[in-house]
Amino acid sequence: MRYLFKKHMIKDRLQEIIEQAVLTCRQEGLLQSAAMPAFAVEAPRNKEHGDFATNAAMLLAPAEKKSPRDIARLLVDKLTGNSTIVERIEIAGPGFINFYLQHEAWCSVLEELEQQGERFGSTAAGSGIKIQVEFVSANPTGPLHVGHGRGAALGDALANILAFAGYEVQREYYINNVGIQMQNLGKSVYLRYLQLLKQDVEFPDGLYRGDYILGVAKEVILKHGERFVKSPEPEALPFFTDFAATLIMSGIKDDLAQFGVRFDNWFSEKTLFEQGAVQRSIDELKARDLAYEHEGALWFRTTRFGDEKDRVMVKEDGTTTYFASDIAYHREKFSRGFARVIDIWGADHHGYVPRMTGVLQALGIAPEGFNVILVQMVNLLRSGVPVAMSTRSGEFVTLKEVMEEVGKDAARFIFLTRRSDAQLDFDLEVAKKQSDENPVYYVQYGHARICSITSFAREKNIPLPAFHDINPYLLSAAEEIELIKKIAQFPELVLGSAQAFEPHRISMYLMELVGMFHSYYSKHRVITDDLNMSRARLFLINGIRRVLRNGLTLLGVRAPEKM
RNA sequence: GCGCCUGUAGCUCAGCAGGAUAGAGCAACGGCCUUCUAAGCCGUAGGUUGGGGGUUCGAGUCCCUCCAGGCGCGCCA
Repeated sequence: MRYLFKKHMIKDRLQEIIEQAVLTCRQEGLLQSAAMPAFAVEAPRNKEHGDFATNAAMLLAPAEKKSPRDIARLLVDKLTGNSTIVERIEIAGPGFINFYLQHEAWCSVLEELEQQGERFGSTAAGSGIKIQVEFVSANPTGPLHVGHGRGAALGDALANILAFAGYEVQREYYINNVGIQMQNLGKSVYLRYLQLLKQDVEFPDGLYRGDYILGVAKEVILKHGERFVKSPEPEALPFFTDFAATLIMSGIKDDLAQFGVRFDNWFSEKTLFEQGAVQRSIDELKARDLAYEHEGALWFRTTRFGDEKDRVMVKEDGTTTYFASDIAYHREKFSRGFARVIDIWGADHHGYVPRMTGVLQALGIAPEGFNVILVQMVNLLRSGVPVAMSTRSGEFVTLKEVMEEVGKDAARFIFLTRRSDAQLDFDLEVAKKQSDENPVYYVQYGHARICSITSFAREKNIPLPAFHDINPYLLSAAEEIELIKKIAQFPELVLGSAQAFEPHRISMYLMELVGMFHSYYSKHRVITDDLNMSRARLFLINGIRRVLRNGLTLLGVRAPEKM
């Protein structure tokens, strides 16, 4: 268990040493200010600036009324000789303190990597914290499209990453199987059914016109024949609604499974009504004078909690709104004991955020516990020409079609290489045409390449060595040290990605790491006549492979052994 | 009109809760396979970070303002 934290050791130790130096200076009267500045210890972008750098002196400067460089000199005085891993310390630029580490400090990373294997990169940061990620949650009124795919990839990867960072994660899909849209769905299928059986009926506007509706209707005929032709409409509709929702939902589940997305819980909106949860929420709000009647409807005073206007929960006709269900649903979620609940929504729902945070405030839930990630639109293009998408008109490209056309891995990687709050252009032709140079293949190729070298070595009677079988000091080429440093960054990268809810950091990192590997590969031969060197390098590149594989797994992308 | 998101190389995007000389990949140009995978590597070129103010030792990053694009502002879901 202890080694779980060991990987942060270098950075954490520097942090401690610096704090200690500040305290010592203070005791000796060299520094006056009382507060410890929130200084950073980070790997500088430019490697000439050392392995780690801190801005501590610059942050102390204003309070001390001294120049940052003068303060840096004071600190460095107390820092030197205080650590075995530091080779030298320099003051640079406006007052940065740069640390240059001994080669030895990095070798321990390779040992940890071996010990942790597929757990390398994980931390215990979220240990004991229950967190829920609710995503996709598309209405079962039609198949998933690319926009849902983006949310699916994001939610799935985020859940993986959070779990890797130690959180106890539940993945949930909320099924909106109640309401007028469901009735429209049933009616759409019913009318198509009648049309297929040569009945002369109108198909009014506002219903679902997609081809998949026809497919559902055919399925009804297949399973139940013509028996509904003669039933009166009000009797037939509930059956059609239910049948369609079930069939479409199972299609959604299939698509998600094919996309590599898994859920722990499928939460049905209907159960909120069956168990009276919606009514209970409404009653509670009424009792607390947070609800009032106006023009025949029942309103929630969301304006009390920062919303721009109050919102209707029960309509004039007596039916409840989607919002009413959501109140009950989120109340229910938090009652399950999650410290944090993350909702991933399409950005077109952003107007909904203030009223939901208002609801949670009204329910006495701390706002930090509720996080909405808004996923911006996907502009689907084909050779630069927008592809129209609308569920009702039936003109859209489904997630399934995209997967079949460009592949699961490429699609996921494209979604996960961008921040979620920026719109995304997804050009089908580009994603396909560039398949040879697509970043996902660049990363996967690196992984396959390492596998190939490893099996080549095995043929030469050099099995994959263990850490204690190699001499890590042989890995002293500049590229090798850079690679080891890059590997060492992985755990904190995962943690940062988890805490910022930003899976794309993983993709970016993997591209950088694999780029360094490809470059290394063409400069240095791994398997040579020098057995010890071959072993050391073989160990190193397999460490890279391990990180690539762990990272790709978090993203839900395959790490192939051959390409 | 109000609100949210975005604006970085010709194109698609990064830039790690302000840090040092803004980076990749495509596209362009020039090189590299008789030895471990050329889906690769090396090099060249490409930028007033949408414009303008401000905050400070320091701004692509924070604040204000203007411009442009997207989305949202129903007793819809």
